Amino acid sequence: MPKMGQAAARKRAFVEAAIASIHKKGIVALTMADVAREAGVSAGLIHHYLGSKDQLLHATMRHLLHELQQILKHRLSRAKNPHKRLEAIIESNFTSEQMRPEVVSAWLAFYVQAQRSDSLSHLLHIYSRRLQSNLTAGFAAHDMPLARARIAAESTAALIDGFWLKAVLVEGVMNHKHAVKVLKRHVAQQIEEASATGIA
Amino acid sequence: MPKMGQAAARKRAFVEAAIASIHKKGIVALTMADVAREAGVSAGLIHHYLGSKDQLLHATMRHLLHELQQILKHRLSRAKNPHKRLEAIIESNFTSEQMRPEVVSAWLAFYVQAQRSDSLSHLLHIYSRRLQSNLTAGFAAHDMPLARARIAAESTAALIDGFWLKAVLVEGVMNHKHAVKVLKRHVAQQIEEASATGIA
Amino acid sequence: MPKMGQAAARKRAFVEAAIASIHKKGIVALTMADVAREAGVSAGLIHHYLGSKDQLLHATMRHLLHELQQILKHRLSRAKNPHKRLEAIIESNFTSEQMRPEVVSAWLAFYVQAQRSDSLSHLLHIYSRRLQSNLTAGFAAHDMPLARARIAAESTAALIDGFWLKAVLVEGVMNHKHAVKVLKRHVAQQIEEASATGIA
Amino acid sequence: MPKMGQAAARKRAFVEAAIASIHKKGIVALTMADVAREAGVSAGLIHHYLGSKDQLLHATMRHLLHELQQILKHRLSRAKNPHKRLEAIIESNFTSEQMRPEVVSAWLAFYVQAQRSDSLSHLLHIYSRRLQSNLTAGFAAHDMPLARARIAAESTAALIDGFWLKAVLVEGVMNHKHAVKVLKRHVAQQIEEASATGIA
DNA sequence: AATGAATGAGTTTTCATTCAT
DNA sequence: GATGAATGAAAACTCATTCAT
Repeated sequence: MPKMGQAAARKRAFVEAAIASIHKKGIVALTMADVAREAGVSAGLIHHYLGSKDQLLHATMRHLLHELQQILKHRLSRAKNPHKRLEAIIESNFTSEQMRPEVVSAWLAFYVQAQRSDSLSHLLHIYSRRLQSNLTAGFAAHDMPLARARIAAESTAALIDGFWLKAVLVEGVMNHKHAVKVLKRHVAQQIEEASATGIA
Repeated sequence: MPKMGQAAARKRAFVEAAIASIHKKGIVALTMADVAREAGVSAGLIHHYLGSKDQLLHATMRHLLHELQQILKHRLSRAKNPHKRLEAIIESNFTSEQMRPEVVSAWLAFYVQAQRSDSLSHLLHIYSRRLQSNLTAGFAAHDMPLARARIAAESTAALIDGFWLKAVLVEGVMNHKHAVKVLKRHVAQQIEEASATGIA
Repeated sequence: MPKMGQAAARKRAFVEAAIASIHKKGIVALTMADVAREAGVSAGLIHHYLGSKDQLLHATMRHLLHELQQILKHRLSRAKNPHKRLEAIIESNFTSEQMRPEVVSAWLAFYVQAQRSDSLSHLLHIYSRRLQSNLTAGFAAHDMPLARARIAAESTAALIDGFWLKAVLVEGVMNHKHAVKVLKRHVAQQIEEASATGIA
Repeated sequence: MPKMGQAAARKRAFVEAAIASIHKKGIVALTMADVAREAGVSAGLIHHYLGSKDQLLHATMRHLLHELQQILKHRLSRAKNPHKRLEAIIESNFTSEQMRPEVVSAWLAFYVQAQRSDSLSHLLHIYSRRLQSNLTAGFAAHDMPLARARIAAESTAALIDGFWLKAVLVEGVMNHKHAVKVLKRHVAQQIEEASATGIA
C-alpha cells in the first residue's frame, strides 16, 4: 500500500511534468529528457515507472480527461435544477484549472495524438458523447422537444470547443468569464426561443 | 519566369506532399523522408528547394491559410447582399477542399505549430481578426448595434471553429452540410433576435 | 545495377567488419559502434544498409554458412572418387580461411545466436543434414552397409566438430594439418574395418 | 560456519539461477534483473553476494567445471580396471545432469566467455589437459604405445566434444545413450586395432 | 540482510542535413 | 537540377550498480 501510493504519486508527478514540458517545448519537440528535467529526476526513472514515452503521453492524456470528468461530476452534483446543470457543464470547461496555459497546451497535444491512437480517440468519443447527452438532457428538461434539444446541445458543445480553441490560439486574448457569459446567454437564448416557438 | 514557375510548382508539390504526409504519420512523427517519399523525390531535393524542415512546414502552413483566404475572397466577391456575405463566410470554412481529411489534419498541425512560432501565430491572428471583422460587418449591415454585432460575430466564429474541431476529432461523424445548416440558422437567429429586441 | 553492386559490396564489408569485431570484443560486448569503427564508417551507415544490429548479425551468420558451402561445393566438384570426396569434406572444414581466428570466433558466436533464432537454427539444421548425407554417401560408396555408413558419417562429423571446437578453445594449440591427418586416418579406419568385418 | 554456509547456499542458488537464465535468454541478452527474477530476489542482493555481473558469471562457469570434475572423480573412483576407467570418463560427460538443456546452454556460454577471460580459459586448459592425460593413461594401460595412446585419446576427446556440440545445436535430436554407445565402440576399436597392429 | 528507488553511462536507433557525383 | 551516400547529433531506452531505508 505505501509502495503503491508512492508509485502512483510518482506517476502523477511525471504526468504533471509532462504537461508542463508540453507547454514549454510543444509535443513535437518534446523529449524524455525535458520531462525528466522538469520533474527533477533522471530520464531512466520515468522509463522505470511509465515504460516508454508513448505510455507517458497516454497516461498524461488520460489524466487530462479524468480531471475534467472529476470537475464536471463534482459541479453537476451540486447543481440544483436543469438550468444550473447546463451552466455547470459550461463552467466545468472553463475552470481556472482547465484554462491554465499548460493544461490548454496539453489538450491540444491530446487532440493531435488522438488522431493516431485508437485508445485515445476512443476515450475522446466517449467523453464527447457523454457531454452531448448531458447537454441534451439539460435542454430536454426545459420542455424542449428532443430533436430541438439535440440541436441546442450540439451548438452549445460546438461553442464550448470553439471558445476553447480561441483560447488556445490567441492566448491571453480570450477571457474565460466572457466566454462563460456568452455561452450562458446562448443557452438561455436556445431555451427562450424554443418556448416562444412552442407557444406560437 | 519559366524557372521561377518551375521552382514554384516544385515547392507547391512538396507542400502538398507535406500535407498528405502529416495526415498519414502525424506532425509528431513526420520525417523529411516521409515527405520525400510522398512526393516521389529524394530527401535532398526538398532541402534544395525549401531549405529546411522548418521552412517546409512554414510554407505548408502559409499555404493552408492562403488557400482558405482565396476561397473566402472568391465567395465574398460573388455574394450580393450582407446576408449572403455572412453565408459565404460560413460556406468557405466547410468547402469540400477545406474538409478533406488531409487538410483538416494539416490545420490541426498548424495550430500546434503556431504555438511555437511567432510568425505563424501572427498569421493566425491576422486571419482571425479579419474573420471577426468580416462577420461583424455582416451583422452590422442588418441594423444591429455594433456591440451586438461583435458578439454575434464572436459566437459565430466560435461555432465555426467548434464544428470544425468536431470534424477533426470525430472524423466522418460530422456532416459538413449539417454544420453549415446549423450555422446559417444561428446567423438568422442572431439577426432576428436583435431586431426583435430592437423593437421592444 | 551499379547501385546494387555498391550496396552489396557495402553489406559485405560490414559483415566482414562484424566478424572482425566479434573476434576483438566478443558477441556479448559487441556494439554497433565497434563494427562501425572497424569498417571505418559512421554507425548510422550500417543501420542504413542493414537495418538493425540483429539483421547485421543474421547477415553475418548467413555469410559464414554461405562461405563454407561455397568452399565445400568447389572442393567436392574437383574430387574424382568417393574417397577423395570424403577427404574434400574434411579439408573444407579446415581451410585456412575457415581456421582464421576471426572466422572461428564468429562461428562460435553463430552457435550461440542460433539457439535463440529459429531462422539461424534452421540454417544450421539444413547444413548439418547435408553434411551428414554427404558423408554417408561417401562411406556407402565403399561397399559399406547403409547403417554402418551412417554411423561412420556420424562419428566423422562429430570428430570434425570436436577438433574445430578444440581449435576455438585452445587457440593456437590445434594444428589444422594434424586435425586433417587424424580425420583422414579415421575415415580410412572406418572403411577398412567395415570391409574386414564384411569379409569375416 | 553457519553464516558461511548461508552465504555459500545463497551464492549457489544465484549460480543456478544464472544457469537457468542463460538458457532462457542467452548470455548475450542476459541481465542481472533476469537472474534476480529467476532467483526470486532483488537485483541488489546478487550484487551484495557476488559483487558484479562479471563475478557472477565467473562463479557460474567455475561451478560448471567443478560439477563435471566431481562427477568424473566419483565415477573414476568406482571404475575397477583401465577399460572401465575409459568408459567412466565417457559416461561422465553425458550424465543426465550434464545433458540438462540449461547446463548445456551454460557450457556453450562458458566457451564464449572463456575466449575473453584469461582465468576462465586457464581453467579450461587445465581441464582439457587433465581429460587428455586421463584418456591417454587409459589407453596406455592397454599395452598401447604412448604415441598411439595419445592419438587415441585425442580423437576420443574430440568425439566427446563433437557429440556434445551436436547436442547443443540440434537440441533433442542427440540421444545421450547413442552417443555413449558410439564412443565406447570407438574406444574399443582403438584398442583392438592397436593390438592388431601391434601383433602384426 | 534485503529491497527497490534512483542514477548515469552506454547502446541502439533515427533523422535532418550536407555533399560528391 | 537531382540523387542517395554519408554523417553526426540527439533521441529513446537499457542496465549494472549504488544507496537509503
